[in-house]
Amino acid sequence: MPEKVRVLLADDHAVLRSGLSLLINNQKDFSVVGEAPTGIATIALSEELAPDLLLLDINMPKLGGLEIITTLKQKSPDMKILILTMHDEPEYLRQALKSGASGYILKKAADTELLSAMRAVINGEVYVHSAITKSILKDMLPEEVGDKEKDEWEDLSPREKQVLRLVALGHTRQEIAEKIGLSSKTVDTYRARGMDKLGLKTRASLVRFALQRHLLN
Amino acid sequence: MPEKVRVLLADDHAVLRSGLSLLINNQKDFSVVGEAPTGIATIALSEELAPDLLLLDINMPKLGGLEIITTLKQKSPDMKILILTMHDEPEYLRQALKSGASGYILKKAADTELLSAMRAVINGEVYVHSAITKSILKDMLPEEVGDKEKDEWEDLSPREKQVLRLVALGHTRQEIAEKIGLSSKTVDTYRARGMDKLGLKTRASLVRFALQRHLLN
DNA sequence: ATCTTTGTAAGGAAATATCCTTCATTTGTA
DNA sequence: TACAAATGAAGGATATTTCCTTACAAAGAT
Repeated sequence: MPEKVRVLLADDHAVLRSGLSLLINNQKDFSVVGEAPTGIATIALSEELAPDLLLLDINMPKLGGLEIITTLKQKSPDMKILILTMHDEPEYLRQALKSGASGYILKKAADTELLSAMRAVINGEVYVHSAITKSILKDMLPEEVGDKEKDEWEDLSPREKQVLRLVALGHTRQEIAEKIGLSSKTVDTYRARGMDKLGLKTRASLVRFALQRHLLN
Repeated sequence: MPEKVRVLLADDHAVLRSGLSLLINNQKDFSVVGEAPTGIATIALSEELAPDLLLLDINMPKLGGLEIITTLKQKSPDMKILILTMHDEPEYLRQALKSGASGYILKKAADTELLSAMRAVINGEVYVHSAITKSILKDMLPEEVGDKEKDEWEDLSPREKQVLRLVALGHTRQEIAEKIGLSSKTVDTYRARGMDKLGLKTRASLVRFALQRHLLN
């Protein structure tokens, strides 16, 4: 049989490490080669043991997870990193992947899920727990969130929407006037009315508003 | 046994409809109650047959898919809609979900996947094909795409990046000056230098640039 | 039948932004 | 060491935007 995948566990909870260790060593294709309780230990052991896969909890004391990933990837670029965490916030995911992690799975996941995530990552795939995928998708779903505020936008007249969108995209009143074939004074008016309806005072706050609602693009 | 889930197939390819029909009728929990080759037929049959689930291809001639979803959801709000399409572009996904679809699966998916997507949607979940989930995630991954042009941005000095980003977010030079603690004249300078390096002349083109590269947020 | 919203447009003062140039340090690099 | 790039800043003329107000016709709502 081929050599087993060498795994390093990094988590500050000893109990969890033991449990995972048992689970993983029980597989025919994995073996735990080390355990690290802190960020510093994780970096040290990664270099010492050169594991194929690191199971990393990003809530360890000292040198919190996110910055650590960058460091680890620099020192051990071939080691795959699978984040194992309680946080199902898309922002963590984003940053983790951006920093170089190859997978992101939640602690509430089932054993079998963890194992298939580990296998996926080892095979060069990017694995993301479905629960968090869903929370990313949520941005795309109707209703669910942001009702009263979405209505605010829908309360605008077509012209107001059109003009505000162009303003948010960085166009000047004159560019807009040309683009939609009206006087720039008229553009002024729509802009002012729209901003007023939305309760916004600055262009920056309008841009924030538009980005949140995916009105650009 | 409970009643079967009543399915309406909407796709302009007769062959595909036949194939799907066979596959679906072969399941113990589904039965195809109708087939529609056009958007108009889809609307008519949805009202007439009141199916539980609509399998919809968004490339049908006449009344193309996306607008049709809104109409369907208005007339038959309880009917679930699963989009079945060739297009794995995130933008289609976004619009489809926004319009009221409950799922999005690609034609290249395996039979079993289609069926589990159908079951998920019927159970009130939102199903999205993993291939397209990946292409959404791609935005979050490092490197991969956009090399030569990303370099353009990376050629900027830190200050230039910082200022241009804030400009793209709609801030005025003065807001920026305060925010980063420099004179607004200095902000002017960085803005001008940065724009010059990127070969951009207008704020709108800067915003376009930034949006494409996901520099905002 | 009246009130509100929408579309369109303008005047004019005050605030801002833009453009182009120049300059002095500091730091990195050939 | 010398040259290039980055940082920080300013002057000043001109161009634009912003703000506030006013106006009027058509459409929709009450």
